[in-house]
Amino acid sequence: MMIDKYVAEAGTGDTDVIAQTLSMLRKASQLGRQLDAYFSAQNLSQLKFLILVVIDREPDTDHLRQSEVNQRLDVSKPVLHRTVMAMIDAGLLERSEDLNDARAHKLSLTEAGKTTLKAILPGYFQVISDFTQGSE
Amino acid sequence: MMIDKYVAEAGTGDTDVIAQTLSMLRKASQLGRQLDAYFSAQNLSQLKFLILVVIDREPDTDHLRQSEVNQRLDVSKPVLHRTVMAMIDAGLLERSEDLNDARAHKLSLTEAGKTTLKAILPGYFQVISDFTQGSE
DNA sequence: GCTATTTAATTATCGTGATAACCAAATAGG
DNA sequence: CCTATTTGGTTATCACGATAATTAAATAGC
Repeated sequence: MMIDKYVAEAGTGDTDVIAQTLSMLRKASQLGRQLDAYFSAQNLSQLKFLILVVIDREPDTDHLRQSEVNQRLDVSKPVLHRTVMAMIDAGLLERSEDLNDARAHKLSLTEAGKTTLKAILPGYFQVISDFTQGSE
Repeated sequence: MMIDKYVAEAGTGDTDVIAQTLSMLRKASQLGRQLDAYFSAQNLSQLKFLILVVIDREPDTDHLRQSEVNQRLDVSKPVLHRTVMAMIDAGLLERSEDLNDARAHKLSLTEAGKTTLKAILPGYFQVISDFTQGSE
């Protein structure tokens, strides 16, 4: 984009840094779109993928409460709620009661969720790897 | 995020590149949010800002057709349409007839649009510059 | 010159992010 | 203990991105 042309006029001094940062922003947005495309071809999204990942990676247990997922993922509570619900409907996650807190639920991956996660990981890294190759 | 832990298991070889790219994605998304916050505090958005920029930067004229803005900006036609309408309502842009093509309109910045653009640029670069400083 | 295609803009609908406001359960503090 | 606050989850609403389909004007190709 042509924003770069303004940089020279900005007079903040660090014009190179700004130009680099803008270029970084553009690259990230391109890659983000490619990842979105990859995930949506599998009926997933970046967020759904990350939800599978954080629950799966949890060291000592196979489940997390929604609020714990929330702490790990930097997404708003309503969005997480909506997405978790969709994933339960899609059979990727299941909820069970939390005996220590009647308000909470425990979220865990179903077999389908585990299978999906395993299936999606290689392509995910491939997209990233191809992207960095492509834009040398 | 903890995706990085998967990288070592991926076995694609270029684990460093992937880790760097993931880190880049995270940074870009943080910066994007800071820019969104900056713009929304001025009743703008990244897209509205870019629309002002591309029309203002046009070398030989002070206006562009919507389709020309579209070619320059990598945003869908409906989103551009909606956003342009909002900017017209907000008094930042004005439309006039295109004598060469009855379907098209010419979009140009109002005085308020020009003022807004000038006012917003320094802070924009400041946000970027602060961000790159902050995350050394 | 008339039909066929392309192009500019628009509408309708959806996906996915956010905030604000809310309920119910849990916890804290007097 | 009993009220006050915090916390987990949910609902309602909005912002802003997308695609598909539509209309009307312009252009192309017989």
